[in-house]
Parts: sequence; C-alpha cells; structure tokens
Amino acid sequence: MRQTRLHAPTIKDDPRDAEVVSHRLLVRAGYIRKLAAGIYDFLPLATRTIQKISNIIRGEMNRAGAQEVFLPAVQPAEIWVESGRWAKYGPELLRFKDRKGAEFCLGPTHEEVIVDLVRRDVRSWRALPLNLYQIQTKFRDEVRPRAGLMRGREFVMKDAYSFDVDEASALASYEGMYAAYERIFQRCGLDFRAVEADTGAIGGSRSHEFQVLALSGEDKIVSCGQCSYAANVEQAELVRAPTNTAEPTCAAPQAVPTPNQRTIAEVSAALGVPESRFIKTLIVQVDGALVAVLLRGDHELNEIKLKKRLGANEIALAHEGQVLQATGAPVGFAGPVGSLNVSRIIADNAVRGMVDAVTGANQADTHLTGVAEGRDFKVSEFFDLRLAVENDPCPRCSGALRTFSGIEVGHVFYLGTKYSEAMKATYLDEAGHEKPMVMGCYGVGVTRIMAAAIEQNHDENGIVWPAAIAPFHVHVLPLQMNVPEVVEAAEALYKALSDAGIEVLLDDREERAGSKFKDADLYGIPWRVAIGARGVKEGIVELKPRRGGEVRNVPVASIVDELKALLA
RNA sequence: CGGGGUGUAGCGCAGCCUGGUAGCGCACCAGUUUUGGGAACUGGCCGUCGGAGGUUCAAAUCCUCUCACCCCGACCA
Repeated sequence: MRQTRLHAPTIKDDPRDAEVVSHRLLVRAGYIRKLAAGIYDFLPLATRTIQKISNIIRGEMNRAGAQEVFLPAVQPAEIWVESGRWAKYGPELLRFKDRKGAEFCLGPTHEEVIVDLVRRDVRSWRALPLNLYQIQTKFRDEVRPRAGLMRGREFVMKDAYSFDVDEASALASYEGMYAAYERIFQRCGLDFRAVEADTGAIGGSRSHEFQVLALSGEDKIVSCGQCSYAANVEQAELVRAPTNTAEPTCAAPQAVPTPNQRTIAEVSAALGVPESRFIKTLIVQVDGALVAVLLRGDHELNEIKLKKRLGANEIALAHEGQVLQATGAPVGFAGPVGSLNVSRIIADNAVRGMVDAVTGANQADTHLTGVAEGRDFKVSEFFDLRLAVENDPCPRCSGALRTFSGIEVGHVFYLGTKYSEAMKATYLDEAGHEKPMVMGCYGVGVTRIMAAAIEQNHDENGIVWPAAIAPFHVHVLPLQMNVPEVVEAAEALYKALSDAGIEVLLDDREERAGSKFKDADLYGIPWRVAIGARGVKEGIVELKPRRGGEVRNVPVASIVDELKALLA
C-alpha cells in the first residue's frame, strides 16, 4: 500500500473528548473517527487490524469445531417475547417499529436468533453437539458509553453458541471454547487472565471472563499469588476470617458528637480510630423493602452477592428520604444500635464478633463508640457480602489475593437449558425421549480487543502493535524524496517485500523525514525500514523494531531475507 | 438518571466577566528557500460563534429554553 493513497489522517493535537490512551491514539493515528456517542467509523488501518483479529478468531473457532454463520442484526420482537427478554432487557435494547408497526430490535446478542434457527432443523441427538458462531456488529444502547472503543454502543463481537445433548457434553463444549479463547488471546499478543465470573442476567451456572490486564480497565479482578485461582471481585469467594473473641473494653456504647462528619473517613480522622473498627450501615432497597446491611468500615458492599444471597430481583441504595425514614437521621449517621425502621438487619461475616466499634447513632451529628456486636445489637443473618480486597486469603489455598484492573475481552457461559426450555429447542434422544438441548454461549469483543491491545502496547509516541494484529508488517520510509537513488531503492524494496507476501506500507509522500518518523510511530507498524541518502550510497538501509529496539544497519541485498526471517 | 464540565474554521484553542467590524496555532491551497525526529517565509481558502427565543440602537458576549458531547457516579452477557 502506498501511503499517498492511504486514508489515515494523523492529528498532532490530542482530541479534546478522548481521555484514555487507546481512544486518543486511535483518533490521532487516523484509525477511527466518532460519528456519535459510542459510535465510530473504522478507517482503513483499523479495518485491517479488525480483519487480523477476526481471522485469528476464525482460525481458532474453526479448529475447535465451530462453524461460522451470519445472522441478522435486525430481530423481530416475537422471539424476544418468547425468551422473556423483551420485557426484561430494559432500555439497553434498541427497539423500533417497521412501517407496518411491527416491533423489532437491533441485536445486542443473538441467543434468541440462534435458538430459533437451531430448533427448526435440529431434531435428533445425532446432530449434536453443534457449535455456531458469527462475527458481527452488535448494538447496545449503553446509558453511558465511554472511553472510545472500550465501551461503545455499536461494536463488533464474535459470538458463539453450543448445543449439546446433556450437561457433561455441554461442559466439554465449554472447556473446548475456554481453550480456544486462551489461544485466541495469546495469538493476539495480549497479557490476560481467565477469571471466574458472575453469570449475570444471562443466567447459567458457570462462567469465566478473559481479562486483559491494564490499569485503565473498568473491571477489578483478584488473583492468588500462589495458586491459579483468579476471579472478578464481584464473584470472588471470601473465606470467613476467624471470629473475634476479644472482650469489649467498655460496658456500654458512648455517644460522641461528630458534627457534619458523615463519611467513615471523616469520623475516623476526627476520632483517631482506624476505619476497620467502624461498622458501616447501609440502608438498601431490596425489592421495595428496606434492609440494613452492615459491613466493616474498610470494606465495600458487593451488590451482586447481596442480590444473590437475598434472592432479590432489584436492589438499590436507599434515597435520602428513605434513610431518614429508616434511621430518623440524615444520611451519614445510620447505625444498628437501637431501633431501626427496616425489615431486617443483615451483616457481612467480618462484622461478627466486632467489639469497641464505632457506628452511627441514628441521630444527626452523633456517632457511638464502644459498640459490640451481639451485646448492643442483633443481626438476623451473616453472609459473605463484600468485595474482595488486596491481601484477602485465597479461597483455594493458603495464599493471599492480589488485585488487578482488567478489560473484559471475552466471556464464556455455561447456559444449561434456560433458553432451550423457554423457546422449546428440543431433540429426541436415542430412547426416543424429547429433551431440551443444553447450551453454552461465548463472546469475544473484537473491536474492544483492538483498544485493549493499545492500552497494553503503546509508548509516548504512539501505538506499538503486537505483530499478529498490526495493520501492516513493515513500514518503508524513503527519507529524501528528491534523491532518485533513495526513491528507487524504496520502490525496489516495496516491490520485493510485496512479492514475498509481506504486508508493506510505503511512505511515498513528499514529506520531510521528521514527519515520516512521527507518523510511523503513531501508526505502530512493527518493523520500520528507513532509507536515507547516505546509507543508500553504501548499500545500507536502517531496520528498527517499533517496540524498544535499536536501529540496525542492514545491507540492501539482505533486507528482504532478514524481514522474512523476522516475520516467519 | 444524579453531579461536574464543554460547544467559536477540518483539529486544538483565545475572545464572553465589562455587548460595538470574529481571532490565534495547526492542517489545507499556491510560491520560494529548505530537507534524518512534526521546517521557514510570503500570499490564500475555510465561520449561519451548537440550536431556538428574548433583552438591546447593537449579542459569540446578557437572560430563558433546548440539543449534542465529555468526565465521575448509578447502570451493564
């Protein structure tokens, strides 16, 4: 490809609306442009990288026995009504009507479509297992799209769906996809971790996320320093610490004035008591009722665990008015001692046996010290309700958990029969009995991989692509376009590399060397060959890896073989 | 949806407080000189100042409403 013909306009200034690195660099390097919030144009370089990623995914999916299909993005409401998700999915599902008034949506995912497809024609155990996948544009009307491609409303996703005769076979399919995913992300050159995850609204019982480790990641994950245990903090099981058996040092709680000190941090600083000695009291709406949830002051509520433990459909922190109603005090002074107007009081395991603790007094500008669990208040039930934190004990071994930020680029779910039962996707087994198919579903965020790869691979000058997903292999820069020998050498090298099947971008623009170097760094192509007037007279060109390495002089005669070897 | 912020040339911004001929840098076009890490000079092109309404002799500037976008939170296969 000649750069004079390439549409990849670079920008010197950072775009104002881009904060995260991948967004900034993709815009500056001319890979993407924004059309609307969370909706982007993919320019030629981005399209090439997306193709590379897609082809890696195809290779691994095909190798794992899955077959590629291409399903409609526009989906009729009927099948969503059938699965129950037309009502449940909420405003994230972009719905619209056709000219006759019939209801449709733009597919955020394709369980309904695939189940509808498979149930029509698959009637026998002989046709199973079956695994179908596609690479396609998805649309989710996110409340708040952000961070460029990391959380867009329209994005490219690979989604796969497996159908099996029974649970054992379905779990084998799941393991097959898990293994394929590990290969996919390895081949994309990503530093990632597979972690145990919550199954969320999609249901099912077994789930892993593939998280690319990056400080800018939205997800928090924990991983054991000693064994292979890793999980999303939402999911991480916490072993119960030994219950405190120390005796309280004071006979009864003492009220202390804490004017306008509403947060644990403020009161902790004012009283000189560490946050871990506080009992945090959250008033939570659980399906309409108010519940008091107690946590140790330095811990955070895991809403997913709370929802699960209580079997609730909807939970949310109470509003100011509800807090006043429950505690008789403004927000910031709630505590479990005395009368709380809530349906019940539950607590995290870590609150059990706390003594000499600090809590709100259910009275404005007042806290209580010297509070003891059991003596001064009663909890109806203890659960594991908090988010895991650094140094929590590993639930599998004696190690300690460490925390990381991650970007979710893949997710595998064991679905069971949730959709096949709702939509009657059944088969006849060998004995002639009708049974629901057992399903799994598996997603990879293709465009998100592109962003995640940049989050992990960049420097102050631009993108540093992992070779496997770079838009080109080699970038050839003739440094003086007015020196015929330089242009001739560059043209010859361009032809020789192209003939050798190497993807090469030739910077044939009438630009000064400095501009060419700057743009080359922004683009992030793995190998750069600079051809200068001095070197060419001696039969020398300069080879430089985009990642780190030094410039190396290579004889013109051997540069093609050299690059062939490097790219093999 | 709650909180905060921004909309002025293709991009990044100043001007707004204190109303009076719409500016700067980059990019783009032409020319000259340059030519190994975003060249210099000269000339040139590009604006319904996000939109609507109002106040005023006069509005980018003041007032009201509205739309879009960004950040934090809530939300989220």
